[in-house]
Amino acid sequence: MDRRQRKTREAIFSAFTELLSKKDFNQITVGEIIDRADIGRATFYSHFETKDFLLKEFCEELFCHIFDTENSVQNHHKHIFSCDGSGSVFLHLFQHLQKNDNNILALLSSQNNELFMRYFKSNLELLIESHFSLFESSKNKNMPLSFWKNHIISTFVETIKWWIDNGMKESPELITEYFFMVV
Amino acid sequence: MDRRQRKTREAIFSAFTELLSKKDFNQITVGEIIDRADIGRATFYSHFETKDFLLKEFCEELFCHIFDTENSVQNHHKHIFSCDGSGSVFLHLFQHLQKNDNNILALLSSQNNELFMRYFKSNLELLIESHFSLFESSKNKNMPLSFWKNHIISTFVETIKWWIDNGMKESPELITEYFFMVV
DNA sequence: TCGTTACTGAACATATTGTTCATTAATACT
DNA sequence: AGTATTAATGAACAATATGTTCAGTAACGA
Repeated sequence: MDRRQRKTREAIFSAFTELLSKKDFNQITVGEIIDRADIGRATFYSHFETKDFLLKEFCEELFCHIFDTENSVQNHHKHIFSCDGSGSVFLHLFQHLQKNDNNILALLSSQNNELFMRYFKSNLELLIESHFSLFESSKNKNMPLSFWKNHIISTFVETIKWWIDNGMKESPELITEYFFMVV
Repeated sequence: MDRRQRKTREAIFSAFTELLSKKDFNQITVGEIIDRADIGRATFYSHFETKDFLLKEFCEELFCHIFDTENSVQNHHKHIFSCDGSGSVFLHLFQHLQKNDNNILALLSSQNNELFMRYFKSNLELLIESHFSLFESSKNKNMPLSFWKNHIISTFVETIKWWIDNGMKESPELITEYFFMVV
């Protein structure tokens, strides 16, 4: 990839992230993005068909980053099958979120975007599906699997939202406890 | 209220409902609303400051309708304290939704709007709070009340969404069962 | 060095928003 | 029934946002 392209793309993503932390996606204009990224209007449109495509690609890169490291073999062994009894993929995700790389909290907080949520949930589903035992809970006996899956994912997302909206005062460990109390 | 005002307001609400069942709130323009409602542009703005205020008032009227009848004294006695064992406020809501008065399903389905969701959840909270016993569950002992409340409401909303997205093939009774299995 | 590719910036058509105002028509009140 | 009030109209308006076009310039890779 041409260095110029890369730089432009990064400038756009960076400007977009900053703006997302300040206001809702729908309130953000292309004009604001290119001003902040300091690029020409035509340049923006040569990279992204519309603002929605920008969000789409932004989500893809972001989740690729988060869920790939999360799902990699090392982390798999280190966190999911850890023997201290409290380790779990959920705890690890809560810990990751607390760091707030990439301003992901702004996107996850309840103000924000539906498309983003869909991406987040579908990535979460892929991640959780690789730990199939979760879906073989006794609770699963008398209800459709998709209902049960949806329930776990939604509860996880809502737990995150509650955590954020309440100032993230609790430790990731405590949040994980709360999560497992209701799931 | 002047009959002309009432008619205009109804025409706007009706056009808005039709459009909401076809596309996302953000995609709807004032132009489309006034075309479909067959009113002048200035008329629209004399009724609603912006499109967002329209949504706000629309939600208020809609939820007032649903939750008021739900929470009225008669229904209170009839459904919540019914003695057949299966009756509950949740079942009644699922039944109400199945009828799809006011195209509420389009609004609740996962495509749609955040503001709407906030209204729905906050009304739900008020309704559920009046049945305080729900919040005195044994599950509540070791976690914040607000977390528990949020969990019940979110699970209810996600159950509805799952139901809609899966074609509403299940009966309200069965959905209520699923709901109580995970809550 | 040279051919290719990306960025520029300015201009452009189009669409949407929200306002204004003089005119017309329906309504409420007595 | 007559009158004062209130609402709707539609056309025009400025302001803002979108997405496109294109010729010129600069950076890139080989």
